[in-house]
Amino acid sequence: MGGRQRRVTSAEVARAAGVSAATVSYVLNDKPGQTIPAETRERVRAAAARLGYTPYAPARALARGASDLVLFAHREPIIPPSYAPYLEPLADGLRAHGLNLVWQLGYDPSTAIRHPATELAPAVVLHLTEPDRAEDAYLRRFGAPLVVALSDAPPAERPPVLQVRHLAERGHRAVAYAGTADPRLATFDAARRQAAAQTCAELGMPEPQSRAVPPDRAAAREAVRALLATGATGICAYNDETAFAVLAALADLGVPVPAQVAVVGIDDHPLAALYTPALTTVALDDPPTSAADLVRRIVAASRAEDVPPPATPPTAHLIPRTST
Amino acid sequence: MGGRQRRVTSAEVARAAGVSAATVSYVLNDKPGQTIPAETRERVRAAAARLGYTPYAPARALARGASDLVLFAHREPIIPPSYAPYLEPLADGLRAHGLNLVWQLGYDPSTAIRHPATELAPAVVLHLTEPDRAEDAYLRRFGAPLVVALSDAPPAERPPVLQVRHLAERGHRAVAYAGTADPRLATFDAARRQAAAQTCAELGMPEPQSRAVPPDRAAAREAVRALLATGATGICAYNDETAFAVLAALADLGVPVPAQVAVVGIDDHPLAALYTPALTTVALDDPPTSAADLVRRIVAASRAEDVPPPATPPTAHLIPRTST
DNA sequence: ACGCTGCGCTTACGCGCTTAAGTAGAATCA
DNA sequence: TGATTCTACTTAAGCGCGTAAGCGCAGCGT
Repeated sequence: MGGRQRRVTSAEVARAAGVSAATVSYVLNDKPGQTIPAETRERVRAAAARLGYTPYAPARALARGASDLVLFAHREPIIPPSYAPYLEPLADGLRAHGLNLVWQLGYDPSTAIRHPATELAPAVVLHLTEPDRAEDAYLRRFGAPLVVALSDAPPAERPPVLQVRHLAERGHRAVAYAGTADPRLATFDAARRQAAAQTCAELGMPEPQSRAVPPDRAAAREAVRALLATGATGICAYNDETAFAVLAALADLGVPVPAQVAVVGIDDHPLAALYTPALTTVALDDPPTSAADLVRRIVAASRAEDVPPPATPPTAHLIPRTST
Repeated sequence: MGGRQRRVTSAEVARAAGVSAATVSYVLNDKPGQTIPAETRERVRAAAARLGYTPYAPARALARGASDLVLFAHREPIIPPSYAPYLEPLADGLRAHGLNLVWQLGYDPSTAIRHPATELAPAVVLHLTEPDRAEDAYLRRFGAPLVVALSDAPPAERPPVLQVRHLAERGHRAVAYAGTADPRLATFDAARRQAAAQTCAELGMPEPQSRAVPPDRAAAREAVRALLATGATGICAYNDETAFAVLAALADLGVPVPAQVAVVGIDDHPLAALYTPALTTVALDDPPTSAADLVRRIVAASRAEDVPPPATPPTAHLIPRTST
């Protein structure tokens, strides 16, 4: 553990292989337009391997004028578990284009702006959502194009449609909306609430009442009690985590699920099937495709090309379980 | 969105301030041992601010021979939620020492080793657990000292003690251990299982039977059924997520909790209190202290000093809820 | 025999920054 | 007054790499 290694430079590899540093660079980067016989290439590669040579990132970036880093900046210290399936395809896809995904988690734009991650010169900065003022100022400091993963009008507007339709099919005539209490998700929350309301209108159902349901058992109980007082028999939750709070509240209130009230979440959280009752939820489809689209946009940005808008948002499907 | 910025260099700042690039460097880095009057300093700083100058990381790293990056490499694409409270103090503490925390998530040592994150030259590489062979080979490629956040004998060995004692206090005379089915957690799983077994022995209870309980409802049912067949009335789970699977299985088997069987988890997962029944769990204490210790070790490593061993592991306390 | 082309390299420069080693001028001291 | 010390800077040399330009040589055509 520990102990800084002495750097092996390309000059040492060159000496070992009996060529110049330029040749080493040409060989190891497979530069097109160079005529270097296989025998020499082999010699260089062998020397590099033998000495354990790894190009020194800063020097390479300095010479090239561009790095191969993609920085995913995220305000929360952890990543929402529902994004996990997107991340591996994203990292793999970027690697296929010679880009490396790196994260900055839990950044606070207000304090971090005075101490930017100066030793990082990403080719592209990635942000999950459209940044606000302070975030934008911070993210710009990296001096790289900014790519927003989720579009302004998030695909999130479709899942509520499926939630409401599903409840209607099950015979519910009055649904309520359980929103998230997290202010950072306010825009998404509003979009989903409105999508649910619109679908109710289309189906000739009364406008859904809504309440924020915090992830706290006692507070959730009050919020859900208020929701039920409106006569709702079906509850659409902002996401599965909110739905868990709703289910906890219903259990505390002694309301049988789904006999008396039905609950639908969004996300297909890993624990959704393990909850009792198992949570009916809406899963977003086709993460690999979305990841591929994101990769495409990031690669374009890294080449200073125009960043295309996100491709058609992923579709969603409902997973019926026992909570409805 | 998009559009690569033209870099503002220190030379431009120098020209604008009417000094040389060296002076700019001295001023902006507050180099001790330089005699530069306040007036000149002001001029330089003003010019830098006006032009929006940010030092170009690779050039700085190249000149200095060291970067200010700490790379936290993690095999999973997401960070266990229970570590969230550690992360902000960690990042803040490092920043106070001029170090920047950056993550590489979901790395696969077997494939990534062929494409290391070459544009990254961290001062220190951080890994949550003691790396295995492949991981170690990969992590070494960064050419930086490696710091392991969790010690070989993880603090994880204490929580099971609390689990078993709690169950014993509640009158349970036969407990079982529900392990994780995740092979990557095998070493932790073994440590916890053994700690539980030892505590049982100390309390004069029979050795706990154990089974891996996967996060799949049907499979969990079979595993838990087997566990119950041994006559156990209390179940210690590897962590809360495993405990959720156990609770789901018990619900499916129609076994009342806690009337007939009690369950204890570890981690105080955000959803532990929202599950029905609310999950009794063991929470690790004192994350800020641990983070401070980790910061100390990382800073030492970045200075190529010897890395001190982790300080005394955090202690834990039990949070009684309704599942016991 | 002479120029020409293509091969297989090498030389040399620059990327933006830090920093050791100056240096010109003013202030201080013997 | 000349020698010395400070002040307030500047000059210049890299850090390790990529890459444009160049160069000697062999082979070819005429």
